[in-house]
Amino acid sequence: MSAPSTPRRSTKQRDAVATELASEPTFRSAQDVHAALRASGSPVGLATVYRALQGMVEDGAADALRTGDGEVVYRRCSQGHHHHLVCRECGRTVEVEGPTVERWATRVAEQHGFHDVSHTLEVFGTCDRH
Amino acid sequence: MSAPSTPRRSTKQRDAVATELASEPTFRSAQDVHAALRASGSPVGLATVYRALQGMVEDGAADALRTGDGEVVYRRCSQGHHHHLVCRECGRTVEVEGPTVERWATRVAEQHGFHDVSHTLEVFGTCDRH
DNA sequence: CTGTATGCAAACATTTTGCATAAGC
DNA sequence: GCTTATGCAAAATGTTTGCATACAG
Repeated sequence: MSAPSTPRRSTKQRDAVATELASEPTFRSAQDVHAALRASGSPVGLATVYRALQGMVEDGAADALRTGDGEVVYRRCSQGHHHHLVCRECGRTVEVEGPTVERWATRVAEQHGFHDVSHTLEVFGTCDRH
Repeated sequence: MSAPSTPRRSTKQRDAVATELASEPTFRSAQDVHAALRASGSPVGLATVYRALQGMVEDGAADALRTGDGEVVYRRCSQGHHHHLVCRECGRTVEVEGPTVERWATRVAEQHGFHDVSHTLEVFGTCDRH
């Protein structure tokens, strides 16, 4: 179910995207990553950046989430289930775990007769540099 | 800060949108609401539906959230802070409160030096009719 | 060599906006 | 009557796709 059905092929562009994404600990849009790559002399196509990022998400190498404006932003991510604490000023992101929340979500859902429970949770705030 | 800077004017179209939204306890896209209104004989413009729904969100009369495909879906909502338990089969929605989660989010955020904390949380599952 | 990956531009879907007209108060 | 709301169509936005070519294995 989570095995890459398409065995990725390693290319200059994919590496560039992966490296660029790893270089910043914040969530960034595909367009941002594309611009950064261009700026640093890698003439990668925008569509390629989108495809590379989607591939990374499928492989669990990156996390995607949608901003309030409907942009999808990506971040290199550790494996496993976790949530994000994102600074709304600078975009700095901290990965957090919430066993409490996991349990709460499951329990509440089951009380209402729901099964196969999953959830999305993002915490926003202003970090201490602001 | 949350006072409507633009004092809404009551019109046939806004009422129609509000009524239509209230008629179903599930999240629906602006396009769905628009189609439903057309079907029931209210020739409302799509842009008007968007504007009406946005107004309702501003006034706290509706809740908006983004689907996985990047569509914004709306639902008539009770006031106050709460979360949603959404059936991924039929879209049925239950409003839930989570004091536990609120506390957890605030605490974790503060531990990392964040303030002015807010969060988004949606729980998905399959309800007992499926 | 065979088959993915890339790049470009065109296609797409959703949402927003400009402007003339209609309607609320 | 003054001002906000509506409707239409056009523009904007962010993302995806078709197809010919380049490159990895």
